[in-house]
Amino acid sequence: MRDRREKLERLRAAGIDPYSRGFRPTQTSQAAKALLGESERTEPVALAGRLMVKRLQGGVVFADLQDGGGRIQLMASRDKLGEEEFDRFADLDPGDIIGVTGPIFKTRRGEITLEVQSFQLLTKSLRPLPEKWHGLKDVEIRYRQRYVDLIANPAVREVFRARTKIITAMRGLLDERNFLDVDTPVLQEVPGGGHARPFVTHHNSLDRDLFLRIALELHLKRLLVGGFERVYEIGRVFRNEGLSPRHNPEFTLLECYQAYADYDDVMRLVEDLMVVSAMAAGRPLETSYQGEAVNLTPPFRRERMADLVLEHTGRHAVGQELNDLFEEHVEPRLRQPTFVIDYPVEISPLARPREDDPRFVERFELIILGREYANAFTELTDPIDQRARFEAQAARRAAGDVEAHPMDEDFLRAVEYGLPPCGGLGVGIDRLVMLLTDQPSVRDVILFPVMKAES
RNA sequence: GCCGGCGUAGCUCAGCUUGGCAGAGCAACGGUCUUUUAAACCGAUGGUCCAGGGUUCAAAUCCCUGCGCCGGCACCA
Repeated sequence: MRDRREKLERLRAAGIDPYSRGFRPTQTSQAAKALLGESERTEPVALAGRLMVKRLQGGVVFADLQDGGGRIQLMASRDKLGEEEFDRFADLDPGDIIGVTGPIFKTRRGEITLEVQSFQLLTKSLRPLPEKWHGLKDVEIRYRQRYVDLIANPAVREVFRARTKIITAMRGLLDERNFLDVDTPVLQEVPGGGHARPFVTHHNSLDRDLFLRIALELHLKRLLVGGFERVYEIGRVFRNEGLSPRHNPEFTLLECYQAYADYDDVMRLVEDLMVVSAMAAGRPLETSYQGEAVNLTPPFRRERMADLVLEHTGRHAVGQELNDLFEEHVEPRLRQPTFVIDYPVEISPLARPREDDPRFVERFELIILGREYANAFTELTDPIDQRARFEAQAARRAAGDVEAHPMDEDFLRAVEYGLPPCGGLGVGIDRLVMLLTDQPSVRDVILFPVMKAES
């Protein structure tokens, strides 16, 4: 660093602006490489990017330029550039951002290369890059200083490109089916729609505590009351819980609600979403995650929770006990995509009861490799029942369950105006991206994961 | 929150078992080399061994405490 600071001052003294501007690349490195085709040499092109490695060979310097799309080799020779410019090029450091102009050709070894006719230092880098051969492995630096990770490990960029493609594909499918993409409040008076502890914050001029949302559900359903028949939101939610390879306190949730649909319709929607997501990520449906084979080809298996628990434990159970048995004995063993249907009403305060057996609700979760990827139900539309459910939750809260669903009078008022029959869905985007990009930790699919204060 | 592992140069890592001058490769620095590309050659550099305390003639190494990272448990998606 000290060396580079001195170099910076030398450059300034020589009249060179180490943070210059005005250079316009004419294309990306990828496009420039494609330009060559079968010809020997192209017209000069202008490229800009970060200098990665430098190989000096006497009167010739080879270097790799990395831009948003990839890398291309540069070659600068003393003969072509002249003594002064050549020395100045050779003096560049890995990490510097430069603009270069020159024709594309192929070296003796067959590497497509830009022959530097002129170049401009755009941004001087003061910090050394991680080593070129071993790269950057220290996960603490990779997560805390993602910018370095993205420079040093181009494969990481592909994970995040895939993430965006997956989200774009999901939006595309929902848009195509006339779902309206909406924004609902992040700061809420009543953090409902899920089973989790919220973050608390404070509004100064209102002098009132507010909560960061833990789910999107209650506001989206209010919009169905308002007459939007299909809505969705892909947004950040916040849950005040521990960290793990599968948990980040803020994560991205897709929720969508469709009037006049039920959970069978939603299962088909989930299958379609999985297919377009896998395609967007460039994964075949018969794929694998961390070495374990997974077949994402619909239709997915559908099983009642009570049947699965009976099959795996030999026990007939209902209510909380059924769910506990399911989570302990069944869920880890469900490896291929499975819709687990018909959850106990006690743990589903927002879902519609089955008409043939009101101890259960029309709810499903999609389980793959023992993990939950989607949670959905036919929504409860009866305001009297909804109030009773909230009151049951309030009783649990009074008994010490801090995650029990809070009473939400405004939501009840909305449902009293009339919520159309509907199906709703929630999908944890981060975990889906983990699956489809084969990443082991949620931190590998969140650009800036939550970390403790740097020591 | 609990349990376990880890923390050494800018990066990747040895050294710790069994205490005895702080090590290697790459990067950076000086020089050589005009088509190289898994790291050319020669030379000289480079350290709060995570932090603090303790044991000892002597601590990167042994002990204690704290911080951070990773994994597991708990909580949850």
